[in-house]
Amino acid sequence: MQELDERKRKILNAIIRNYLDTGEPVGSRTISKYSDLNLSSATIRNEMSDLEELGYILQPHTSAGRIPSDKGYRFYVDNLIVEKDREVTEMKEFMIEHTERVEQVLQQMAKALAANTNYTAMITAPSYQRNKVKFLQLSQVDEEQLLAVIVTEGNLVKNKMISTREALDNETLLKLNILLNSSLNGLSADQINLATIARLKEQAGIHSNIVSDVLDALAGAFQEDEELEVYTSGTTNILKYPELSDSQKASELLNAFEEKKQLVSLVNEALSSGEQTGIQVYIGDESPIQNMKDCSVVTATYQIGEGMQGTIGIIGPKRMDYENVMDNLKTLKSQLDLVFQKNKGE
Amino acid sequence: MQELDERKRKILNAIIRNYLDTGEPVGSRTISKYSDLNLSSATIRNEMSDLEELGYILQPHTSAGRIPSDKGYRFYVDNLIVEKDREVTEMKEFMIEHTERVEQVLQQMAKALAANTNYTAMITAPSYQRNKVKFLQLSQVDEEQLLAVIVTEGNLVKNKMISTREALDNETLLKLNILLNSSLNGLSADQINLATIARLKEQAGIHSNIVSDVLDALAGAFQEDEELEVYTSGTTNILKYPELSDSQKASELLNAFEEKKQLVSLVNEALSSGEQTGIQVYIGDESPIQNMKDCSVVTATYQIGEGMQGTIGIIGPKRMDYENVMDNLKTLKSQLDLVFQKNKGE
DNA sequence: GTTAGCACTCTTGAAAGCTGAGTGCTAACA
DNA sequence: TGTTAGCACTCAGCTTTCAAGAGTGCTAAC
Repeated sequence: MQELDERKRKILNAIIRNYLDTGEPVGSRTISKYSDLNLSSATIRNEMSDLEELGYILQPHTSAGRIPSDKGYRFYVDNLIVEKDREVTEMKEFMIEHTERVEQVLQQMAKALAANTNYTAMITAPSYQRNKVKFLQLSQVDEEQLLAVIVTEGNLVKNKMISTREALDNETLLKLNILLNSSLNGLSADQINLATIARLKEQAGIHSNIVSDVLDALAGAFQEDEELEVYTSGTTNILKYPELSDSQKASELLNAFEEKKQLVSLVNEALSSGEQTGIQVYIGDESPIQNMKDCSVVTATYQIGEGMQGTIGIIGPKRMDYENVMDNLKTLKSQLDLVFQKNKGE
Repeated sequence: MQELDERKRKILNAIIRNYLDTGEPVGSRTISKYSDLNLSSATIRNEMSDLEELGYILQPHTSAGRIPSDKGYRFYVDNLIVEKDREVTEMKEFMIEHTERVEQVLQQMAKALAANTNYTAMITAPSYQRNKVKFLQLSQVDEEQLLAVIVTEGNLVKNKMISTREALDNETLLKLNILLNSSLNGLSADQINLATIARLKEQAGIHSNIVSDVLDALAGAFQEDEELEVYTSGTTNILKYPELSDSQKASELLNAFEEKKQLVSLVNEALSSGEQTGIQVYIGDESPIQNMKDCSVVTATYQIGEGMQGTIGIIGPKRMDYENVMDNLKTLKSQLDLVFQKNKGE
């Protein structure tokens, strides 16, 4: 049995769509004229009264129109949006030649997304944790400094300086390089366990302390960035929506965007949520970030084979254009998959 | 001869200090009570009338108190601030152990600065342009990809992937590495001219196209980032100051912060301005960025020997606490000098 | 079940009035 | 001649009032 009959659904749909457009409470008369139901405003009023009782819409104050409640939005997102199977288009012009520079691609993407939707876009670099090491090299930069360079499957490059007590001779360096490469190649960060490390150290002999340093550096390189690598764009777009732009809320939100750490919880939530291929919608209080209780957040997860994945998110007012946003995310997601696929070098 | 006698200076000083505190126009009566001049409000009024005529202060509207004009601020900054010779203190707690990760140090610094001052802080990575190449290495990552790693004097590391048609054998690679290192070592980006390039290519023989690629990559690496490497923090602090927080202005400013490109002109201005060791103050219209005509910007330039330098900036309302800001910048500047000095490896 | 009509409520914006802070001017004072 | 007291005047900003408009709920008729 359905809680809402056909007519109620139509009316709810009309209310929400109208509210998405205008941001103003919508009255019975508007619906009566706007929709194709051919009902008088009085009838609509009765239905609206029912819908309110059921919790789908609410009145900001007596004798104002109605606005959708969180439950209303939820119903809309789940049931009323027509899935468009839009082909991958647009945004192609934003695709970049220099796919080597991951940060730039991502920043660019975020920008395009923000511009396209008029909301705030965020996008995280693919998680390195599960990414596999493909190439590793130690070089003597000067007397007291080694440089470790690590290249992973997706052609992501990390580097780290290591201070040493004294310079190593060429031969030792070569040996270490071979050792490291042969031992670590193909492993992901969370696959490098104590056993591997012990074996590695043993083989390194008197240079085991250097191996230690390298591993530390490696762990550090993988981890340190994890926090920072969130790209945002269009943060100021929220100022365009009166319901978010009062000093108090705007400030909190913008802060959350600046302190990218806060966004990480969003990402984690998205990554851990069951349906990994799909698109996640958080309405109001559903969001894992408290500051965003007046917003809606839509996230998508993109993948680069082998469990390496990142998150794209759009943050906007609750009355965001969910259809458009979800569409955009979907196409971007597939594009990202493509880019990294191609880049993966086959 | 001085335009302002002692008493006028004192009064102007009192007006400005008061206004910095409150942000409200300040009246004659306030000054009469507040200052140690022991003059009646009427006398102050006469003096204020003079000061207004001279252009140091102005009335937002008849029968409001006076506020400082840009000229007033300028006079204040140039003449009325007492230079404190504060020793390098505070902020030390913010100094970081992992000095290898430049971005993090800078980001951290910006954060500390913003927190300390309650304004917006920006800080740029040292300019790579004049930085000298110290170490350079090509590695074969897989069949079709070379990785170029470049380390500069300040131990800043850049890397770039280069696609090749086919893999190079070890010997060739070694030769190329030696060639590149011996040719480019000690040169800064703007010292690598056509002659150098021609010579290099000649020596590379049949692999001249790879040299081309490397040089392109090198130029790219130096340049591409130039745009991005501006770190900001406390952008939302501007919302704390009513004179900047109305939707229109706030939006423009925040945009400027997000589009870090705009900030580059600020940096360039600061770098090119004559007095390189000192601190630069731009009041209102003096700022090179149009959007910031309602703000003041204070910048400092830090150096890492050999002409390599970066910029720190604070952006706030015109009524910012110049003394505190300049102080902060001064200490930070010296700290940065220290950090990079130490890191330079001697 | 649907519609028309009506009384009622409540936001919003404009207009009007009041208040307080601050000024400029004049006249008295040292 | 410089300083002060006093007074009338101005004006931003707050508060109050008022009218208009939008929307609702209810009742009665279709």
